[in-house]
Amino acid sequence: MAGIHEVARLAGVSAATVSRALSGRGAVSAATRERVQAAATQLGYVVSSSASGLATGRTRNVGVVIPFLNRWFYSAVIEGAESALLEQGYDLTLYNLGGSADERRLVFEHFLLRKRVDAVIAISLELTPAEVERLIALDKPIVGVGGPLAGVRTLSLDDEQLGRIATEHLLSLGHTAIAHIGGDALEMDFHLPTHRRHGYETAMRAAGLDPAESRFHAADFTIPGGHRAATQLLADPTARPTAIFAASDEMAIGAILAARDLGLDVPGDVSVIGIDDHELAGFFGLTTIAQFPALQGRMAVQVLMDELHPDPRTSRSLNTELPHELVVRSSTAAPRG
Amino acid sequence: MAGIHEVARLAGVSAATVSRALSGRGAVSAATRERVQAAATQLGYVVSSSASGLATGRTRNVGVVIPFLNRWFYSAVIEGAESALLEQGYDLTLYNLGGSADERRLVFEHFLLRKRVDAVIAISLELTPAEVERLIALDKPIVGVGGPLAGVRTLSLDDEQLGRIATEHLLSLGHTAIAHIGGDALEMDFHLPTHRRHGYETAMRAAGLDPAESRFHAADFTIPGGHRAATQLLADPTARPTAIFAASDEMAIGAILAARDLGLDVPGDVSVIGIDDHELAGFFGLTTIAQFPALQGRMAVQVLMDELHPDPRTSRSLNTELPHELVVRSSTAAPRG
DNA sequence: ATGAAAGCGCTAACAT
DNA sequence: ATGTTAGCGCTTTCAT
Repeated sequence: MAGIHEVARLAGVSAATVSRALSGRGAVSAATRERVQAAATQLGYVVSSSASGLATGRTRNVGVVIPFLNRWFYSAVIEGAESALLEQGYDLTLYNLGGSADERRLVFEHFLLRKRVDAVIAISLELTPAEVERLIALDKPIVGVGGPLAGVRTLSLDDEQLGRIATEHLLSLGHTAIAHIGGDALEMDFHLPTHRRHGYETAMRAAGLDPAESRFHAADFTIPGGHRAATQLLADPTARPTAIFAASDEMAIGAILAARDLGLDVPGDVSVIGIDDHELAGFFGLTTIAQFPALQGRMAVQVLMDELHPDPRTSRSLNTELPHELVVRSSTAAPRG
Repeated sequence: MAGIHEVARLAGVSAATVSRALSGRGAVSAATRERVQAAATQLGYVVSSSASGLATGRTRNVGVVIPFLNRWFYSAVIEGAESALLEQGYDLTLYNLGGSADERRLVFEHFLLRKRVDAVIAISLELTPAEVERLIALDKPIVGVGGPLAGVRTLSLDDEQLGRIATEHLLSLGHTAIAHIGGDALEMDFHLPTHRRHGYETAMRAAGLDPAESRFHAADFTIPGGHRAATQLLADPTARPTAIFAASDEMAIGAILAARDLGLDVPGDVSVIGIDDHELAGFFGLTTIAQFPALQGRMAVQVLMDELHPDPRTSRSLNTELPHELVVRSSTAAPRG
């Protein structure tokens, strides 16, 4: 556990010069820099984050706040963010809001305030006004991914457009009896499911079709939830839709399994489309709209780095549109007959 | 961003007293403590982790090192650890080794060394000797979950026993043609799959049965991998096993889906048992051996806290056995007459 | 280009 | 029980 002074002694310079040589800040001759670097390597010296953080006010650590961890989407975003942060020399400290309300309060009133992080990435969060206030009071860069955070830079999908694209894909195949499995607006964060549903309804109406209430079913974004919802939608043979648009791939997979359980062929009897490009989408042959969560994590870090080390030449729009892509596999086809 | 001195002034005491009152270390009269706490709350004061860390050498932060993030098991362990750490006032900084070899090297040679963490939890890691050395050189408590980390406190399952229990469950139902889907020893960390396979073989031999090579198939612990392996095992009707023991639930689910694709009934034609109690196990009616990953995360934190604040009365065994539990659902039954 | 010295905000030993 | 004081290890003026 060598300190800066030992490196200085070994390199025959002062601690100040070691600091400059290693951080790249301040002028150091090439020869000195090399000697210092050699000494640091030899001693296995790594700067203490506490000492450096205290002296500079910068910690080289980013807080990532998420509503759950145990969902494919969130871990993929974190994976992308972690890897991008590592490249920039930053650590990632994780705050999971999935626990009790008490835990949640503590995160905002204590953990995020102790100057451990230089910035925070908030993923898919619906924050209370008090929480937003806390974040703003931090006076640190914040970027929101997928959430409608007022006044901070965000990355988001146009969820209404996604709903439209998915529905239009089914319409273009000739489907007219199209059902939708959406989210329970009360359960999910911010109105993402609502937006997707609006997109579905808009596309239906534009095609002269009625997005009937009976063709909608809410679920919880999981495979079992999608299975239950699809079973309801498909159970009545006289009113069976020929296609289902599910607001997430997990629900869409549940729908595929439900169809199979009912003896229906996908896509022969019923087409299914989801949103996500979940890691299992390929396995189930699921047509979907990919949303690249790992890339979202990387992009969030990029925006953050831009806030942390502003480049005056860069334009900095408040919201960045995230990419998506229709991926057609084998779960959608023209309706029979 | 109030500092300790402002709190001291408002409470009419010295900074040292504020520190004592807020940290609980050192004697402070009840009245003073209350005044200090009120002042701190009023000013929204939270101790700076850098300053406190520099002064004490303790950061109240734990590093968690994992091989991947994007798997159900790991995110569940992290979730448990995060919540337990939060309760103890600790942050969790995440190091994902899933990226490039370069990233991995950086984690051990740079990130973990900068004194940002008081301790590390290593989950399911097979470390190189050099990496272990780095960890030891940190001179900080380390606890390993599920990995064979020499010289550090670990939590582990008896994987051979798990393999035996799963196989014995199938044997007790009357199965004799039992296949096994295990891991690829080269791909997976430490010989967990090998241990489970040994347990299977031991149980088979104890029942006077031959665990034939043709009844084994390696896979990658995923649903698609299990599907492929099971398809191979079940495809030949003349040599079809009546039961499959998969070393993970995801592979077991793949096997159930493969059986369905082949027109086989589960458990009528083939019984399937896994290990994990994956979140989807209930949905698929999968019989399994539960291993409670979130609890594992919590237990790891408990062991760590015991290392950080040793209680002389506690016995401290080097390895703690993790709990498991056979959960019988509908994917296993006696073989057809 | 380099060194000396002050100070980042807190804690802990010592003194009272 | 509380205050005073000396660091913790680094960075950053300010000199030279």
